[in-house]
Amino acid sequence: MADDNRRTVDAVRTACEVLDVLQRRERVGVTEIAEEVGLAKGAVHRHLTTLDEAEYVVNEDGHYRLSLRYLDMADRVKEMIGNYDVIAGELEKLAETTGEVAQFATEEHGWVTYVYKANSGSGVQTASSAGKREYMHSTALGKAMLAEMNDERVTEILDEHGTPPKTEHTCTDPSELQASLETVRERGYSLDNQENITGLRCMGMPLMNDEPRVFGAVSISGPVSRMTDERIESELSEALARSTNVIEINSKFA
Amino acid sequence: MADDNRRTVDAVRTACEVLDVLQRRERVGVTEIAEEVGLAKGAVHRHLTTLDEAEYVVNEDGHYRLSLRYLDMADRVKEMIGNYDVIAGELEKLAETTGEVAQFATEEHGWVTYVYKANSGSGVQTASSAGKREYMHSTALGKAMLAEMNDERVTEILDEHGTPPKTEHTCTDPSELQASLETVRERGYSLDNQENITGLRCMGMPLMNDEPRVFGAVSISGPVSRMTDERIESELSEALARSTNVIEINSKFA
DNA sequence: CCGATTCGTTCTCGGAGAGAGAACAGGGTT
DNA sequence: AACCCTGTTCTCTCTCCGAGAACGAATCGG
Repeated sequence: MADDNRRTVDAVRTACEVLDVLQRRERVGVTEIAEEVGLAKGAVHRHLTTLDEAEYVVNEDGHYRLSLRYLDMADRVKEMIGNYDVIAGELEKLAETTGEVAQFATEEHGWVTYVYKANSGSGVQTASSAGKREYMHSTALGKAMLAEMNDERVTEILDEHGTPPKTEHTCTDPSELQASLETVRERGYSLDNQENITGLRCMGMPLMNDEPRVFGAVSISGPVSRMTDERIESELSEALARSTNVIEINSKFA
Repeated sequence: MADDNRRTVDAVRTACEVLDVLQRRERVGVTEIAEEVGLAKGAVHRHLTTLDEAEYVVNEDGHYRLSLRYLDMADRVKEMIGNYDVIAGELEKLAETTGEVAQFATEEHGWVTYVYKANSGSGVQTASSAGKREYMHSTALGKAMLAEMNDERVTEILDEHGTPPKTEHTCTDPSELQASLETVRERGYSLDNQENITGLRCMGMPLMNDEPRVFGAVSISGPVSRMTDERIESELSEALARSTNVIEINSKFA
């Protein structure tokens, strides 16, 4: 805390921690928050009144909760993605033709950040995982993006968040992981063999803009039984390539 | 600014202003933000680095934007509403049977805050207005909720945000407005006769929990041509009453 | 190819304001 | 009625936030 507090605003940092608590627990009191962030009750109270006046939180007879303004903010964020509708449409098509789950994600702060999920069968987005974060080393989406980043950034990410074993198949060795990215580049897609969730096999492809820089990735995932090598190498890789291509062309990113 | 800066955290307030800018403009530079909030460039930079580390904003080669984390936060907020699915389902039904637009909103910080909008015809939520805010004095939803609040709170709200004329039909006189709320209470629903948007007529009903306290309102809106007095008094008020009833029963609010 | 401009980032320093902790106020409960 | 919880306010000291200037890296135009 003493190392780089001259480069950041301490009060803002704690305000963010307060918001973090409000995300986990809904309708929390001052005392509880104060305990959780390890601050004086009075100090937390000032933070909350400030956030209340700024309309980021709401005070309901003493207890606090996140404001509904975040619904609006989420819409703004979606608009920022630019070609959100193109991506959504393409993923739905992808999910329907393959009969598997198709997803789009971006890298943020060294995490795979899910943005859109299309389930086969229904056109509706079930159990919306938008905004959820996951490790990069254990997912096809993550490895697809890592493969297109420079080595420094890759190592930076890997040792910022570590490479914990999500399942018994997770590759936890950074250098081995690093090496496997070469294969991904040659082949054009990444694979996740039950490395993040047992029973789930997943393939991912990076999305590039004209810089060229990776701005996200698309994946197809399904149970190991259906995701055979043969199917991945022909049908699925072709479908995935076609979709990423459409998205890249319509991309106004950066 | 000097009056109550002892009750709020100044640094947090400015951080919120920075976030406000990021909502209006996407991908902004430090200098531009600094000008907009009227702060030194260096100071804004510190705020942004702090928000970046807290993962609330993202730094893309110098320029900043909101993080995708807000997508997740929006989901949390929806979960907090508790009976979101019940409300959504009921509104869709309401929209379908009446052929008009049905909406649900809550009061926050003295604003009508839209949460769910159901369009007739399609089951999809078009042009999602979730989280958007509107004046209370000029909308049926707002007046429905005001009618169930105590007088002090009503006057507080009315002179906090004022009662500007949104159209030529808007009632801009606080005491006149206050008086009209009595009619709303007797009748059971509020009316907006092109007071917020010209050509749009709207009726609203408050939602009460068992305290009893108002926790939101439901509205039906459509063009003046279709929203006749006769239809409002019979068909629509009945449909609305039935829907609010269902929502109130399934309400786990407070 | 190079000077000038403009950006983001870092530095330094003084004055303001954030946080610790105690005191206050109000509601429930025993 | 005395207690024990809340949330809220107060006071004071030492920290740390913000103004402003300086730095370094890009971009642009001649």
